[in-house]
Amino acid sequence: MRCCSEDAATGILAEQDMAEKIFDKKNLVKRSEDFSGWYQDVVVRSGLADHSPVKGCMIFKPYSYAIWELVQKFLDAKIKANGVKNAYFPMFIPESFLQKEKEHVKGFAPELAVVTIGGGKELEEKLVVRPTSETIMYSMFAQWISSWRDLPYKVNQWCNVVRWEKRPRFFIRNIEFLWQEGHTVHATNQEAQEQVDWAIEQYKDIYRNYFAIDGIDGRKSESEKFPGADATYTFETLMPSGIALQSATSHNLGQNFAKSFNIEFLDQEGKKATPWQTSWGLSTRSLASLIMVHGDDSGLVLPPALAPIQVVIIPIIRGKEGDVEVIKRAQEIKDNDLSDLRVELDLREGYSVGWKFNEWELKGVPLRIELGPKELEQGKATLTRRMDGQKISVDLKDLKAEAGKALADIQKDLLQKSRDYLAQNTREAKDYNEFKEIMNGPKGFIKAYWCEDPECEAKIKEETKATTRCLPAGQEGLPASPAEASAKEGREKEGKCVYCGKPAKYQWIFAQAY
RNA sequence: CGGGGUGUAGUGUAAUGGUAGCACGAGUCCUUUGGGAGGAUUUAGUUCGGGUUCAAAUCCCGCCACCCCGACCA
Repeated sequence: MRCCSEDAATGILAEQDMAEKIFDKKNLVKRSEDFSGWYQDVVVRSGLADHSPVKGCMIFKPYSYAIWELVQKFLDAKIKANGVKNAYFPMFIPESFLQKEKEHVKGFAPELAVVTIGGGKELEEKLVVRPTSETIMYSMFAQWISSWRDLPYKVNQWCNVVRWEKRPRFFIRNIEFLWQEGHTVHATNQEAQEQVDWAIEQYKDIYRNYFAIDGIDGRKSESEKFPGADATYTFETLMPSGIALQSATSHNLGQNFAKSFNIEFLDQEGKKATPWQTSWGLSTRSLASLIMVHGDDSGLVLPPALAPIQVVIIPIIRGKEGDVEVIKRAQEIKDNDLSDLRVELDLREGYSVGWKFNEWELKGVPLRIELGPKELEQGKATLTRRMDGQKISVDLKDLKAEAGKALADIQKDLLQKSRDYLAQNTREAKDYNEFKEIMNGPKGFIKAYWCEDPECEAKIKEETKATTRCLPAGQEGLPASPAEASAKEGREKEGKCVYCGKPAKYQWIFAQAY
């Protein structure tokens, strides 16, 4: 049975007061006061990750790796369902390979790690540690693809890549990170574009339905696109700091790499043709948005779909007769009623109940079940939602259904919360003054007309820190999602560039980016 | 990579040139356990490398790491 709304409301209030009091003891940096400090603190304190002895590298402790494994599980299924096969290519790439695509090498040269010595001997050709695998893969594609019958060719790999970033930040920017990179080769540009769109759709689905985070997808500007691509598509999410995070990308590589790497095939008419390529990726950076978007002053708040522990059962043990019964019952609940869920039963002795509550809150477990002698007498258990502290008293016989329902509700409510935040923090700037006011104030996403002159883009960045995030999908006849549909509504056919006042075709999304 | 800052026990802090201290944590034992329990007891530290000085956590130089700002970036 669900609490009536009044009780639920006071319950939430009481819970918040409690969180305030406990906060000092926890000594966690306050999210509301110092967002960046909170982020670093919560990542370490919740057991997600730690610094490594090597600057710029981070350690994914089991708790964050478990989340990544869940992301892998769900995304990998989607990738395979599309006919993409997993493979693994070497992490070392001959330096000359990167030189082959002019834009590509220009984009990645400053952040490469290079191996010059192997087996104690100076190497004849230096080896680059992959920053991304286009070049090594495509050198092989050139050998493997010769006929239209070989197309489309689709592979994906889950791996690590290295980019020598100067300013590391947990999950957001590390010199080594984990990701999946999908690479496909097609006979036509249209087919390649369909693959590019497909990838973005998968990422949107993963973010919305698993991460419970909404965002805006669209096309990158010329200056923001992937080096070597014809066009880059992105899914951009907004952090509570009002700063955007590029959360996944999908590139239409055109024929640029195919030409550089001599990938050719004979078409159905027996003529030599150059294929069209795509690449697309989602990295462990995604965990940063998961932490930032949902967390609060008490720690992490994980959505059920990606929580390594979905339910924690805390038996109230008092060192008296009756404990045995409580523990026995709690174990039964874990093994039988909730056997389909990821459940932790906290039987540790020597920790008070309050201590356990706080620890599991810090770790962001979505649902807590309290089971004590009082409840057991009445045949009930208390469920508590991490996201808002709402308590639900349920009959033990209904526990399986109620826990499942509560988790589904939490997943849904978190996404709604993210949607509301996105809607409230996507603002339209009619002129440059408005634009600057927003950037000096709440930040967030700004919709504004832009003439697509890179100079205006650069000036805006220089003066406000805001960069173009994307041209939202839907404006160029691409599939529209709810967020973009609302962006599209009320849009006049044309406008004037927010910076220079010249005619502008589209409203772009601007924001400061991580 | 440029500018600024920080670095003392596992963590947080004190000691401004003169005895390295406190709290939390961790270990052991006892009593507790419905929102971070109490007692007893044990434990551990000046980032690293140079220099100045009778004497350095403290002053100087350098390395490394971390944080903030900038450029770069998934």
